[in-house]
Amino acid sequence: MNAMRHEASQLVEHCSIGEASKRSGVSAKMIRYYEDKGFLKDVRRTESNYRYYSERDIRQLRILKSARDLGFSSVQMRRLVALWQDDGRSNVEVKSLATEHVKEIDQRMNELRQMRKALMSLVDQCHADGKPECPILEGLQAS
Amino acid sequence: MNAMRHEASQLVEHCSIGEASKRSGVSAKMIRYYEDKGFLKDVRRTESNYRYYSERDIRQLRILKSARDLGFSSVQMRRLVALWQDDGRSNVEVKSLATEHVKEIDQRMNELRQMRKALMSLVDQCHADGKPECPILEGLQAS
DNA sequence: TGTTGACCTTACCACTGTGGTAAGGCTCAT
DNA sequence: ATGAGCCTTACCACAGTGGTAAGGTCAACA
Repeated sequence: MNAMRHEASQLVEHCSIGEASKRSGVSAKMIRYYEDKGFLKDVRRTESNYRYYSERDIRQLRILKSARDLGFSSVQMRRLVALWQDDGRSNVEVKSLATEHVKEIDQRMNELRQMRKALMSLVDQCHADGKPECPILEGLQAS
Repeated sequence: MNAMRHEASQLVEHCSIGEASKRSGVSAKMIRYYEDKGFLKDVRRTESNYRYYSERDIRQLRILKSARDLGFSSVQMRRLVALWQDDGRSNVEVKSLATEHVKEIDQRMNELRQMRKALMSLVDQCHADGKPECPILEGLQAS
């Protein structure tokens, strides 16, 4: 797409929201959402009010996409982007942010394990003999 | 609470939403929400428009609470409640519903395992030596 | 040059599940 | 009769995503 060609030459490497969406894997809808929520700041506009994105913006969108795919929370995503933007960052901070999220994943997995265990213990009690009596339903009623 | 005492004698065993909340562990807010969404049908009202709940209602609320705590989806909760209400149900159906949910839990755990693995592989590449260079941020940018 | 289609813009609505608030009504005990 | 503590409805908010509608812009083609 030759979008933005009509703009001044310094915009040559910039692209429209549709292009940015294709290249980052983030839907145009979500790109606007991220902007609205402050994940993407100072998004520039053409004279005709179209958003346009630099290569760096694309990279930031890709980070947001990967982070979301990896289950980072929005708060963590903000911190992650802030670190990415900070040339003076320490990789220690990045690593600790990531490690923190690993712990959350572990916690969530433990919760799921607990659920599974409780559920299986009910399932195991059910004879599944076609009768209406059901220890699963009984168990769920227990206060 | 002596709520409902002013009502006809057949209401003696019924309680107000606040009582129902305490006895089921579901907040009054969520009890109204469940009603609104059709999980609880035909909720009765006193002359003065207060909701009131039977013992059976309380049991249903407890099922909803347990099911939610065990991670059942709203669709599954509807099915579960329908089975509970159906005196002619087969425990085979209940068990298969529960087993289905166990599979979903397993699937979710696998997703989390994948996330964890991908994240850890980035974490392991980071030296955390205090420099700005960071394989984690690099990795997140990869398309 | 004019039209057309693809793209962009904003501003809405929806969902789920949960919390909160405000304004007002009811009940009960004092 | 008054106040406390319930109850009622009707809103607002969040995250994250999808959708729609009405309208502006742009590129390409005839």
